[in-house]
Amino acid sequence: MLTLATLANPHRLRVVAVLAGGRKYVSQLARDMGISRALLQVHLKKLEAAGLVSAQLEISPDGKAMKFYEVTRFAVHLTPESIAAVVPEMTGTDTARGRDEKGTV
Amino acid sequence: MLTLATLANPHRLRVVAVLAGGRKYVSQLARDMGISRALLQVHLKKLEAAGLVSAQLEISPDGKAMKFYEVTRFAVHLTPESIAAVVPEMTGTDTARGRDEKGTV
DNA sequence: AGCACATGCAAAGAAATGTTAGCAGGTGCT
DNA sequence: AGCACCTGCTAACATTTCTTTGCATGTGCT
Repeated sequence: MLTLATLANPHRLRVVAVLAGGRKYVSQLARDMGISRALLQVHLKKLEAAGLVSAQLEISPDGKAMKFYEVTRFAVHLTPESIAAVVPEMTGTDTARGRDEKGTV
Repeated sequence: MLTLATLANPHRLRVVAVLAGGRKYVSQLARDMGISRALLQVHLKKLEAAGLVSAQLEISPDGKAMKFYEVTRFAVHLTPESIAAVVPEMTGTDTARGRDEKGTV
């Protein structure tokens, strides 16, 4: 769910696409994509929560704090069977709402 | 987008999982899943629009009209690369909003 | 001090999605 | 006729998701 819901958004899909070409810090990425930094930040947070990207905070030579993001090497295979295999597991107790099947489905 | 957004929903994921076990008609499926027929119908429509399921309207021996649904044999592979390959294509003109990358990404 | 650049967060409004309730139609059986 | 099934639709409401706006922090340079 988490992985799918996260990728089911044009902005986030683009972020992944751009980061696939190399790491970038958020302000830079925002300019490249032509969207506001605030908006990008929200999406980056979701991508990170889903484990699709990761970040490192670095200090540039001139002292600026810059947060670099890069894509995770994920691979999700979606087929009726793979879904059928995972869905039953997210039925009960605490697994019903808000789950992450990343790497499985 | 369409495929991902469609699968990014617990109900629809369950529908796919259940139908992976064989075709079913909607009232039956609704009972099996424990959700209202109206709700199921909406989700089935989206799944069908995304090409993930297909339907056949059949008349039972006793004259009842029954709509059977079955899953499509789809296979979507999600990786940073596959996404990077498709995203650029949905940038311009009419492709920006509401696209379907099924079978590609 | 004032400007340019970097990050981070949250409230509020806008838009998209999901869900329910209620209606319509049809067949066959008692 | 009345009941038990089947399908299909839509208007209204509820909820979630997205986006903007505005403010906070910090650094270095002129």
